[in-house]
Amino acid sequence: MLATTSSAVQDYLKGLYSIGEGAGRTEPVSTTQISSHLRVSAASATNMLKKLDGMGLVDHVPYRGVELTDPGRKIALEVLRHHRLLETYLAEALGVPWDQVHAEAEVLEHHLSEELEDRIAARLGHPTADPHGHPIPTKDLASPPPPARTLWDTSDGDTAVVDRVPDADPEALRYLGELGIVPGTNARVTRRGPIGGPLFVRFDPSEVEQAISKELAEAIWVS
Amino acid sequence: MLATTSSAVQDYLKGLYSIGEGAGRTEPVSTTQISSHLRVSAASATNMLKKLDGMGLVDHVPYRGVELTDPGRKIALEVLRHHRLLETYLAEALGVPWDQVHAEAEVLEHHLSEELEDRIAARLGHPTADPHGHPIPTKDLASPPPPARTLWDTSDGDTAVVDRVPDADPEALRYLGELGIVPGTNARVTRRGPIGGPLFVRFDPSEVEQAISKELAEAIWVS
DNA sequence: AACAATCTTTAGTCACGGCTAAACTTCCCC
DNA sequence: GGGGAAGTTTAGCCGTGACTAAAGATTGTT
Repeated sequence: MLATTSSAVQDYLKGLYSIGEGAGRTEPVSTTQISSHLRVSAASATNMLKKLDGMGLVDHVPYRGVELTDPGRKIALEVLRHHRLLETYLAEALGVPWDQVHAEAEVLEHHLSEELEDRIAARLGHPTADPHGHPIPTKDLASPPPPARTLWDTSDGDTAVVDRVPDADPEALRYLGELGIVPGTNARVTRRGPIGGPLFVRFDPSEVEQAISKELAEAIWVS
Repeated sequence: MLATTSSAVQDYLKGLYSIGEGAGRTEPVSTTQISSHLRVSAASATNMLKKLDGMGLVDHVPYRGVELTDPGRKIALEVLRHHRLLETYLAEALGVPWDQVHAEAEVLEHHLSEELEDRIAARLGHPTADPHGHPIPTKDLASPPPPARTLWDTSDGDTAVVDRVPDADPEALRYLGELGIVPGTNARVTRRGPIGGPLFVRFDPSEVEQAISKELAEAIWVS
């Protein structure tokens, strides 16, 4: 199934899942959204979406956006499973820093055999989340639970547990790492600056108040 | 350097090395040889060889064959280093059977970053040979020593140590594995059948005489 | 030395997945 | 309800690396 699809097809399906259902959305994804996510032109995206529709992997209604079909979602989840297993494996078995595992996994995910996937999962004890807190789809490729709310969506005074941090930006990850902000960290929101200003948060165990930009706060999922 | 070349280019360079210098040959490789090694048409090979010549990676003289240049050889050796490090890592760290590591490495070799290459080499203690006995090019990409002679080239009564077994054929590898024939095994050639007939060999520690076909004996290197 | 067999290259095609430029929808605002 | 901005698709192109068919070079044999 996966083996019969190209890297490009896998990237589109994974991207559609990640910015659609995977982010808790229900509406279709637009051509512009997927094209800018994958950093290709809108025309290229249209082309590929038409092709994916023909393959039965998405439903694409011209001018109206695109949604994954069941087969398309399975492939997206399998690629995501590869990606997150690899991130976890690279971090645990080879000591790759958590800000670098994403880039490595991004390439290798397309070339991991079923056999190796199974061996890696077993070696890790079948983990359920990657180093950034993102859920690893299970072998049966059921849809993992969507995230609840972002750090930005909290109210002043709230206490929350960090669930997931963004995985793709090494600089942000190094910053978070220095602050000790990893999945599982407790956070207390103290106050926020004016319009779009930074959020001030106290993270355990440190008692120091940290300023988190709106962009970053919107990319950190909490519960 | 490696990162700027496609998988196809890497496969041609690796193939040229493997069937040329790497097998102890000195003459140029012919178009037919590389095309059948890579299982592409001769016309496709001509095309690619012309392109590689233009890139300065090979010297291709029409109708006369092709040889690696220094830059081309470096790339070939880097791919080979990736391949053999991966084979070794998959076998040791993930327990992949020795008849399967080649196929996995064949794909992953093109997608291994410098960073991961270094981490894997360090984790393995900088090994000098893969599970099949093939030398792993060092980080500086110096040409490893060519093999000496094959099992077929021995005389009756000779004693030899198995150095390298062929890596690509799972069936042959499972057969050799059952017989306990791995790099380092001592072999005593007892006799051989008529014209192209099988070779009869006793391998330590077993005292049983085994029949080895000419094809297989020519693919086993000894010293 | 000429011919046939074999090897190699040239010519032309295809699928893939990008691109730009231009045309067409949709949507929002007046 | 008309017009313009934003979004989307169509048309046509490019590079990569395969392919087949046909033409050209080389080599061995007589």
